[in-house]
Amino acid sequence: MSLRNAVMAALLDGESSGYDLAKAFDASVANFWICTPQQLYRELDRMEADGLISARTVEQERRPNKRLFSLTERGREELTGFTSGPHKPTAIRDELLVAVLAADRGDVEGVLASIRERKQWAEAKVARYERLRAKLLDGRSEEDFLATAERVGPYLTLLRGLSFERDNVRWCARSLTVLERRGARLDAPG
Amino acid sequence: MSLRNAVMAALLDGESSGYDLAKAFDASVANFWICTPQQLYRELDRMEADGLISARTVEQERRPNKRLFSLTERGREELTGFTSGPHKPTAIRDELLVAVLAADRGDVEGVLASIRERKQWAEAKVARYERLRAKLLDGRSEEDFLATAERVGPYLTLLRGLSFERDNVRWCARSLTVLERRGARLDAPG
DNA sequence: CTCACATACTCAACTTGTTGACTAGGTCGA
DNA sequence: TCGACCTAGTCAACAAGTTGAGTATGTGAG
Repeated sequence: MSLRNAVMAALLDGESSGYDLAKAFDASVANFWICTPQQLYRELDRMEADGLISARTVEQERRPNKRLFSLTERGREELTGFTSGPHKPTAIRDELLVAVLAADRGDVEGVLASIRERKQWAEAKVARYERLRAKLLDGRSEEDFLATAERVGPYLTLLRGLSFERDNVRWCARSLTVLERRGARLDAPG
Repeated sequence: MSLRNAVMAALLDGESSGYDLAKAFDASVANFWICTPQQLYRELDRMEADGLISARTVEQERRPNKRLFSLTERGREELTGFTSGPHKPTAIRDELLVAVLAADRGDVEGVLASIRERKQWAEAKVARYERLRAKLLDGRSEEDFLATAERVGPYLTLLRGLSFERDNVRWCARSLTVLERRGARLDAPG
């Protein structure tokens, strides 16, 4: 049920269409919760049926109509209830790690290529999160921001996404070193 | 389909029963892929039907019979094919982060309690991974291990799990500081 | 003038993952 | 000898997540 809660958390910033939510998810919530647009639309329908959000249709010229969703009082209550916990711990669930686990008995070169690709991807993510962070801080020091901002939740979750990707970069680099050195030794043993 | 591949990777160590796999998953693969026993048994049945693994039933006295699964040649090929990639990147998917995102408009005390609990949980995980690491190294230095071990995949994935949980601990500590300080200020503003 | 891309969705089918209950004997401590 | 936990699973139902296609219009680049 956490997609529901993630959507409600995203709607704390104000009303939004499904389409915009999908993009917003991509830009901020995606640090820690990803979903496809289809999943979103389906969930939004259910949430409306459950009275957690309400929709108003906005007619547009030269564009398809859109439905703007906003949190209802019930939605706010549900969300507060959710924040009270408890929350199950999670683990990383990553195909690449499965591949690395099996690398010694698989296609080592292929795994190396995948790690290199992932490293680049993670570096791009880090850069992106850094930009988002700068945007949130908006010139203020972190200390200043934390003291004055209305909400710190989005900042804290951004930090988690940031350090996760930094960690990915470090681990990729380390694994590359280990697997490359090993490959070299296996090619020319002794 | 990654559960399949995770199972095959686990079977690289030799044949195992569903029950033992469930425990092994809990002990090592769980760093990066979790699943319930039910999911495992279902997947094992399908994999057998698909010819990726073969089973032999072992009759036991004083214990229920068990079925030992081992990789077939086809399974090995599939796994090697999988290691060649590509592998989709993942994001953290964590309820606690959803709660932190909404913390400012929710039950801050509840969120703080959840973070404290998570921190302890992550610290326990770190301790456990450290023990697993010491066991893998078995007295050797890391350098020595990486040079001589038959497989390094399990070690590299363990490192990833370890640094993930360390990162969790750090982030929890940081978030607690921020949210507690903030709570104190809101209680006694000015 | 065409082609790709953006807006703003809907529908359907499928695969994965979760939850809870059930079977049935064995072991171990208080 | 009672209750809790271990071994080694099975079955069913449901919730969540993925994939691919389809609809309809508008804008901007080459």
